[in-house]
Amino acid sequence: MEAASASRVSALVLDWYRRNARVFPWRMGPEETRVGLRQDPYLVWLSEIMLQQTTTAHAEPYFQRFRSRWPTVHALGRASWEDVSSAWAGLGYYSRARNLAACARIVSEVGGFPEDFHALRDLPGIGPYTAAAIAAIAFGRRVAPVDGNIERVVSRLAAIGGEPDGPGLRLVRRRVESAAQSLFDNLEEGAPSGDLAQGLMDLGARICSPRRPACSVCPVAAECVAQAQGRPEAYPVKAPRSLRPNRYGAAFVPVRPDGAVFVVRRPPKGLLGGMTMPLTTPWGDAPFFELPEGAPAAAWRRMGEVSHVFTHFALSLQVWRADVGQGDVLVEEGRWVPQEEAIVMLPSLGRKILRNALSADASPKARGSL
DNA sequence: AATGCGGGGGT
DNA sequence: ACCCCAGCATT
Repeated sequence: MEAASASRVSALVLDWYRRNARVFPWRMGPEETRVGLRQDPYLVWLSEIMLQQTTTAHAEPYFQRFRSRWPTVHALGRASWEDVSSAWAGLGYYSRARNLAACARIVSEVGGFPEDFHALRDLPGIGPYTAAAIAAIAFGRRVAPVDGNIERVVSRLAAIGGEPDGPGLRLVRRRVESAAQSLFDNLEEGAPSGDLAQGLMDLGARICSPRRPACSVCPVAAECVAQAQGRPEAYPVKAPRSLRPNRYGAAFVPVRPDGAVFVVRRPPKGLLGGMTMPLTTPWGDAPFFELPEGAPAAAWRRMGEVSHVFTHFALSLQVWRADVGQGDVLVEEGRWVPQEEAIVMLPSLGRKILRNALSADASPKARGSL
């Protein structure tokens, strides 16, 4: 983007943001940044990790709980994986929780967050976007954090990637990043970099939306090439999406007379890595109806079926329950947990399984076919 | 450069 | 049914 245009856009977005900023618990308002205040890097980091591919509404209650339970990076650095994974359960992308804990330990050890983009980028769970966001918002560095919002805003402003038979996605992405960076390079002297970043994100979230952008009320519509073309929704260009296959499996929920349920810890990497879950079979490509091989010896009753959609496949699980004796041992690795504790520490799929297994009316009728 | 990785809400 | 969301790590 040309310097003159970039300079106008930066100023307009900043002005718009000062009157229209969204309010979030992790954010410092524009009236505060105006007098030179900056948000706590720990809270910026914590929120940015939670917000990776996650809506603000979904992340917000998690952020509040983490902040009150672990007010500093040092407190979080001392937390057990048991506690962190339980607090993260339901938020998804659980490698984030593992990296969060690892990053907190490192940062606590060295005494605080580095202020440099590259040093931030080298920490676990912090990629180019998050490093730039922390550098800009917490430390005032003039580096562009190109998230989905800013990619959309900038690609429309400069009409990058719209031409049919144009450059590949890789090059398009580089052009978008370059244009975004030019907005920060041409930001007025002394203006808060973090406010420009958050202003561009708010603009993308509230005005420059994916489907029906509200160009009539957009503060930078006059600078927007896509708007001039009359087809803002044509940007940004997206890679074609692959289809989502169905997979099938079974889950086993042993229940003790005292009401405790049996759960296991999943392997540290991969799907739901490191999370507590009910026992399940591996999943396969075809549905089945009988009790699968590998179920621990017990009097299993088939309850219902739960469905869950992951990023790259859809899963449906038959749920089996067995009411076992108080002293029975099922498999070596695993433990008994009271139902009400289990339900909060499990990821969403685990909660669905548990709810189904424990539902009062799960009975013969729930044994329907697939 | 492609793939794996959650979950929920909007349309 | 499809889209998208303050993306990152691994291959």
